[in-house]
Amino acid sequence: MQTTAPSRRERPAKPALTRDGIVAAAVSLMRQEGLEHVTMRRLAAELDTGPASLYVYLRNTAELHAAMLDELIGLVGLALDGRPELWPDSVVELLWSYTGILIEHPGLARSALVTRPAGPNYLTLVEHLLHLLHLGGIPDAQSAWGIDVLLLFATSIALEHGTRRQEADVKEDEEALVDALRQANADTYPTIAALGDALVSGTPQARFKWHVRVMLAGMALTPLPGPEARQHRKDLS
Amino acid sequence: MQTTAPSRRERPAKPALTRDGIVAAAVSLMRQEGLEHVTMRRLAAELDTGPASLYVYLRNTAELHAAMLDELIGLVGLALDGRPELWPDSVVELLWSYTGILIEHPGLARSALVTRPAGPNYLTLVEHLLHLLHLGGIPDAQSAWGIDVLLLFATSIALEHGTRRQEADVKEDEEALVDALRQANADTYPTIAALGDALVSGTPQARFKWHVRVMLAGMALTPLPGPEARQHRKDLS
DNA sequence: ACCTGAACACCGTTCAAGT
DNA sequence: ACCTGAACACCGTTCAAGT
Repeated sequence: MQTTAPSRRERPAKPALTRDGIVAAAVSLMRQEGLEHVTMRRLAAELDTGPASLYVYLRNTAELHAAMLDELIGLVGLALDGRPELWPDSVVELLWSYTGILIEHPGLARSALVTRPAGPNYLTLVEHLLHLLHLGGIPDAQSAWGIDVLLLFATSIALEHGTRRQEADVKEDEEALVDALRQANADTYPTIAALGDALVSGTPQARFKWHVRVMLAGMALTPLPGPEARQHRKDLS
Repeated sequence: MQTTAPSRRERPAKPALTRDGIVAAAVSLMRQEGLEHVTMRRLAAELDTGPASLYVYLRNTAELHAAMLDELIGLVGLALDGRPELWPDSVVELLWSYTGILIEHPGLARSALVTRPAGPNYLTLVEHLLHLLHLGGIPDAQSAWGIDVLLLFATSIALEHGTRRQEADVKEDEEALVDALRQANADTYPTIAALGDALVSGTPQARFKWHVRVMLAGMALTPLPGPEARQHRKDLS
């Protein structure tokens, strides 16, 4: 009888820890149970180790989330549409699919707001967007500043929209605002009262599309301030 | 010797709990130690009681944060400038001071993104903004949809900017992105490489101001979609 | 080197029991 | 009614000690 390490066969061979393996396990756990269950402790348990082991590969939870997000971005289709004249629609589409990923995982949207993503897949997305703006004839300098709002908008819409959907109290919450707006005393809040339902009309998608078009239209025709305001961030406060 | 409840004099008379008192104590604790220390447990300890007591007045932490934010908004100066022709500057100023509050307390910005503020002071702010847009000749329907992006932008800039400032790893983080952008291989990311430093130029204020003007310009000239897209949110998905 | 058990210092929320 | 002690079910991160 051979005695070659039978203990190693009792379980389905615990794979060696690697950064990629950890991130993949995290994404898979998130798919099954939601990001709120992807804690360092839980993830470690899933990988059959203690929480401290993860810190060999990841500095903290923020770094884990950033890595997870970049992996998800890699899955979104970034194919450019063949018809350059439809560039505004392509921008809307690209941002909407990015938002879609984040809406499914609002916790990652929160991370993306706080820690700027800088993974390879995120850079590819930025590259595509800039390319589209360039096609659209938006001056390069204005694109450079404008890309920020577009991505910030996509991220925060996802955070807002996504977090709400999963919370139970949301309906009450939403209704509280709608009620507050409707009941707004016409003396105290005349403009709000005058606008009424217009403030809350429209589907999320219709609003999203309009908002992106607003930004594109504004970007195209708003020149940057003088060079003294354009100095590098580090030179000023 | 009188025996009128001497035990009540040993401490500086514990005040009765009220919702307003709790919120005021929370704001004061936040001023002293930052929002991250305003936990239900810690706040209860400050008020000389157990955590369960707070749940008599507040449903959860989200409700506490919303109440704290509305209190802070009440402190910002919302005086309208006398010169209506300067309305775009007034909008920038109003949003910038709102952002300022949130930058000091990024945790509240996060709450405001997730739970729409609906307090009286927030409504006053919205009223002022709508009034300015009306003065500026922006069609009412477009203001009604546009106000959302303006406030969302102000909130998310604060969240982004504020959270970063207080984190220690931020410099590395920021540099990681800047480096990633600069080192971006010109073959893989030609447009990013071509724009280079323009992507990260400018002070936060200069960028903020430009971004707001972009939105105002876009809002003024982008008509809403047809009425079928404007139905009330509840009627669709 | 690489890995990890155990500890440190906390959380939000609920509920049964008190006054 | 209003209030609360104690419990439930967790966290992220560090560090000394192991292999």
